[in-house]
Amino acid sequence: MGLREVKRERTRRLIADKAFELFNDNGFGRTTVEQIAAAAEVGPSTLYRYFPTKETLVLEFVEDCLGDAVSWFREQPELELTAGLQAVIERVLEQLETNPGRVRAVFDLAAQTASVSAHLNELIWRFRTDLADELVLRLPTNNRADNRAEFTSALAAGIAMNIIETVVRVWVDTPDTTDAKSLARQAMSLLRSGGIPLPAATYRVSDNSRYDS
Amino acid sequence: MGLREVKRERTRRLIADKAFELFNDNGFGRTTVEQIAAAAEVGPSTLYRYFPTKETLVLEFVEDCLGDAVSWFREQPELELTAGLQAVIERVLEQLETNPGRVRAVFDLAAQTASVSAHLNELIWRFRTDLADELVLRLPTNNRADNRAEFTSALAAGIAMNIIETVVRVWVDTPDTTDAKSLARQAMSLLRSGGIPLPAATYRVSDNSRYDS
DNA sequence: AAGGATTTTGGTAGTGACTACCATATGGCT
DNA sequence: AGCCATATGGTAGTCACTACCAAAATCCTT
Repeated sequence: MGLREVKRERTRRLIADKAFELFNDNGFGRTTVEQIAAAAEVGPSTLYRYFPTKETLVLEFVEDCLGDAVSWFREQPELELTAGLQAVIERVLEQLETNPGRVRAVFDLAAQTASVSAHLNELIWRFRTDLADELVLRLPTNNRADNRAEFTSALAAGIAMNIIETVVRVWVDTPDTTDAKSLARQAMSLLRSGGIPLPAATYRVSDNSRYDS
Repeated sequence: MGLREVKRERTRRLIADKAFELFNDNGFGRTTVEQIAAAAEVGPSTLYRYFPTKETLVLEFVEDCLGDAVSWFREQPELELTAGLQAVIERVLEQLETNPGRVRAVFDLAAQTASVSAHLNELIWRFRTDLADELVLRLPTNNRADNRAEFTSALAAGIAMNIIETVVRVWVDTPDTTDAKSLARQAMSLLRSGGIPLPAATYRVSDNSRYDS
């Protein structure tokens, strides 16, 4: 690795760190990118070359955690489905736990800034579709022409993402008393044992109380 | 209702319709709010009074569908949990089906414009938290001091939202051959019968023959 | 119908995120 | 040293969005 890439990583990290400082001190909305650029002692153009939007300054770490887990999963094609899903969930949680403070800050900013929340949800959605794309390859190809496999994969990926999200939201609120992975396993057990109320598949909703508007 | 409110509704709808026209013709990114305001023959200030962001021009219909379903659910406190979840899911789908073209257009725009996708995901997330808040009131209050009820509610609401989202994404792709509600019931059956691979709570490898279809 | 109170509107003047572009500076290589 | 590729900083501009104000439209009372 040459000097060039070293400097690139250094400035990238410098910018992100200064941004977090300013966001935490003054709030996301009351911090301008020019202030961040000035604090990191780079020009605004340079900042935009590293971080195309203001939100990516906040969310890059989470994005990397999710992306790493997906590409790791891609490299384990022999992994059985249920074990694979658990492994992905736990891998994401492990990655996030490498920097609890930043995760906490991200969720704090998301809670108070709509655009950050929106981009966070966007990341989560991308993770889910990527995971679903990978899952569908591991389902037995059905001989019928319908897209049952994609449907099943989407639901399964959604449940996995749902577990991650729910666990993380608990974890960021009580980081000291919560073990993310064991909480995730509780969620899995609850799901498998029927401890979560699922929508009823059998119709006959109470006396057909009309839904019209 | 006075003349004032009539005119208000008329201009609101006029603006939204003109916006959809322009978005579909020229794309979201290549349409400015001033163009929309000019097409609807109002000033830009007026447009911003009705729609605080450009994205709300696109997403208001979906937001209303989700919001209506939640407030309807809130008014049915006697509804049993599993039946209630099904009812909420089906109510959202019914609402969306009142305007399939617009739903399709929304998802098309979301697919090609990141900011629209982000705001859509934000709406979905709000729906899920609102639903979870309502579910927790219907769970038996546990005698323990932990937050098991909130945890369970979050997971259940996430699964419901997941079903809706997955069904809608299939439905908008093939609106003619898909019946949203029956597809949702298929999803519920799959979930209840173990047809969806769930993450394993233990690392024990299980048979995957159940996932054949 | 006439008046004033209230709401709605359109315009002005901004701020700030983000883009396209170009000249300059810097690290990598022969 | 000298050439090439890349990184940087600055300029000028677009556009979403805000704060604010004066004028128009609607309403409500007498």
